[in-house]
Amino acid sequence: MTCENRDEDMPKPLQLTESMENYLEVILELEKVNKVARAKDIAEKLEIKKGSVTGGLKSLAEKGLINYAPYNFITLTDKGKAQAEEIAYRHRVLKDFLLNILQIDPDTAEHTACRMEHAIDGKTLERLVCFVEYIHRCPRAGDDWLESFINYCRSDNPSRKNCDLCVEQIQPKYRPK
Amino acid sequence: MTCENRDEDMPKPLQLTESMENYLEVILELEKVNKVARAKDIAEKLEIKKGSVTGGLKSLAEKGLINYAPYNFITLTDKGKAQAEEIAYRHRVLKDFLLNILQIDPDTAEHTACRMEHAIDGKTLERLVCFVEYIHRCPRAGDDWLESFINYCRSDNPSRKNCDLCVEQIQPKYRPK
DNA sequence: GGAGAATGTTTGGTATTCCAAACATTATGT
DNA sequence: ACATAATGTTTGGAATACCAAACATTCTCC
Repeated sequence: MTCENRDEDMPKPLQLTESMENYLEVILELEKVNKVARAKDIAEKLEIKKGSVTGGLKSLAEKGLINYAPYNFITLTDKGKAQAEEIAYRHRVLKDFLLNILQIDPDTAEHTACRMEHAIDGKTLERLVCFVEYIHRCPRAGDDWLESFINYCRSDNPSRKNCDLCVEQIQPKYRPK
Repeated sequence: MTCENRDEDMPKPLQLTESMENYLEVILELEKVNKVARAKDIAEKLEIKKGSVTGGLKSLAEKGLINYAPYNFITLTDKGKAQAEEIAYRHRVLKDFLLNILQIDPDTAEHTACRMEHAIDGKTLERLVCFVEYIHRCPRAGDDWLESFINYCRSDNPSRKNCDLCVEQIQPKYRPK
């Protein structure tokens, strides 16, 4: 064996396209509800035609991400499930941030999370998780601070007139009971 | 004229692909530095081959976004410039959030902003702008609060032991001078 | 069991986006 | 001015990702 074969059995980094990530995500969802996924439901969820799904499934099967045989049910392999869970996690984190921190409406939050989940990297995601946690835990932030944020957003000419009251409320909050 | 022509002269919503948005963005950058953009520099910035650029430029010219004639310099039309500025704005907002709020390293922040800028919608972007502004302005947040966030991130077992000190510092900060 | 409905696949086609490499034009330096 | 370097374009080809519509299989219910 020569050095030409050196990276033959390397498990290549598995850089999935946005499309493939979306397939995995809905297959995971469908598996949770129905045990198995069906082409028709995948097509519906992805809002594409059923004819297109077959091609996508073949591609996923080639990558070892799903168990697929024509006319059979579709299930994720362990590898595919790990990937799908990863994507679903990114989705949850982003949606949580959009919904509960930025307080975007549920529909927009869902759709935006769906698009951003393919663009965010691991480092940024974990920092975002940490940031959301920090906001909820830090006595200087928290739910009332988030409520004030929305008032701040609504006011055309943002004033600080509520700051007095707001800052005074921090001390009692920090000494619970 | 029948109703069949009803949307003939509608200025269609101009939904640009990620690729087209990237072209516009670098053309704007190059224009700022060199007055005009050149295919070679576009290729370099986008990390694609120069042969691919010609196709992209033709597509942008067809959409009325750039002034383009073979072997000539490239400039943005007013329409193209407006679009490019819009994209550059999304980029700046996202990078600012990643860099100064989440405190991601500059390289990752740049690359992630580059990918996320195509996924974020206008509503979410404006809310993010507002959020960043709120953090900087609210006496309960601010730069020292962001510093504490990074300490919070670093601690393996996040404790609240710094909260006392931190909360006490809010009052003086709120009464400047 | 078999007809018809539901579901899945195949085929041929389109659009986008890129590459390599051959070719064309323009710019530069002596 | 003109050879050569630098830059830009064209061509043919590949990969992805989708559609429409014809075709195949499976399921359901009488």
